[in-house]
Amino acid sequence: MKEKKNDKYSRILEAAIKVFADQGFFQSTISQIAREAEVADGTIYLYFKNKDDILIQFFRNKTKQVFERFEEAVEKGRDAKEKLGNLIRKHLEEFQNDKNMAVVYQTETHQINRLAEDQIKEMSKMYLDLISQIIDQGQEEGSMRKDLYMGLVKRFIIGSVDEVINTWLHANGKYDLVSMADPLLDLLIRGVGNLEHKENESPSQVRQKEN
Amino acid sequence: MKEKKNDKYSRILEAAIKVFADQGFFQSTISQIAREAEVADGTIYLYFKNKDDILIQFFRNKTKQVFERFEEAVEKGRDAKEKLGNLIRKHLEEFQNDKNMAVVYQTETHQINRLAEDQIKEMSKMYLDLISQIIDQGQEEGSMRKDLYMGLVKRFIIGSVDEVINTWLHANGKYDLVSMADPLLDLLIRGVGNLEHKENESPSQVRQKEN
DNA sequence: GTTAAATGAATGAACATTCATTCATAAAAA
DNA sequence: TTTTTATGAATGAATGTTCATTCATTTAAC
Repeated sequence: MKEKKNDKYSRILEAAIKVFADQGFFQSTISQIAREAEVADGTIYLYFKNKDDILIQFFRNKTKQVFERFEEAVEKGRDAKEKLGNLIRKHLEEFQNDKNMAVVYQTETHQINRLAEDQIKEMSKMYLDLISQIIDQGQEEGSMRKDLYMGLVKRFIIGSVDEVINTWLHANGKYDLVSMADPLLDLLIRGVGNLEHKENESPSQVRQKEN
Repeated sequence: MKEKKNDKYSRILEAAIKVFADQGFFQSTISQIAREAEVADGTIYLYFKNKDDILIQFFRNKTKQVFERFEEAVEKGRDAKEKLGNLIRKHLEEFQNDKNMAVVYQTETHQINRLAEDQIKEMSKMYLDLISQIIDQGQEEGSMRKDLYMGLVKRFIIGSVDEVINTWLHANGKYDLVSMADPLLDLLIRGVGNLEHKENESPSQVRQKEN
């Protein structure tokens, strides 16, 4: 009984996510979702208050679960670098394994007036706290710079992970997303700069090239 | 005569951007835009084919102009680091100076089925090419690492700039966005890692903590 | 047989777009 | 110069369509 009820709830939610991913939330209709879930239009209102509520439930249940798995992944790392790597790898993994979720997540979180504002804020805080912890540990270990502005570091990390996912989505998921994890981690840790380079050598070197 | 015509076109476009920024594209109505622009509903159709066309014109005219100014800013830098700094600073500057544009831009570019797909792709390419050039120059100068995967470096840079802007927008533009440019540039060049740190010291340090 | 779940046609509100009409200005005629 | 005619920008009420949501009825479960 409860099983079956839950089954229909999930079926509708999954169908909605697929339709939202394909068409965008506002262009999706209840009829389309009902057809995709193979239920009648009215049935949807037995499980969800209204259309907005479907999106809110998506963030409250589905996405939040995914984010909780990020915590587990981080815990398995020993030093800060390993933890950051685990976080990024898990993030890419989960999003690669559920492309519809990834599309809806990326789209809706980048809106300004977000329907699921509270849920999104909560998840965002979860993620930001994970990063804080990791950076703190890295600084204690000595593996990470002490002169970091934490607020910015968080954006720096989230932003680049997000963009890697977006690019993959816009390429229709045609390559392996998870393989980006290690090169990205390397960039985050070491940056694009060359250590051996001394600031004031460059202008003359450039001039040499012109000869 | 032509002045006046152009004036009304701009007035409608600006009004639309404001309404889109406040409510999102699909929740905005022609009537709201007309009211904001102080014209009749029908007048809008003398200047734009339909609602979608307003968004397309926004990207075709307004946003594209902004991106062209990025090129000028980059040219003014001498070495690669200066150029990357100029790009980021200009980007933050322009978006800070036109918050409505920033909101619409950030929102629409993160959609999957984008109404202004062609325009967005064109701008994206412009930006990516700028970054390529800068990195190439940095590698020639010796100021940037040679072992960089260019496709990823682009995401790394765009993504973190984007996220810094998004965070600022979600904080209602309550602080100075441009002041983020230099710290962000530093992170992109040097990363979060500590140079002095030797990889294999850390595990024992961590274990010590457990005692 | 009673209760709960599911259905899908019906409802009505919202909204993009159209178009007949107005009106200020410009060109032509006097 | 004054009067008449033509133009086309601007208007906003009317239209037609698209949905979200409801609810009377049917079907299934126990």
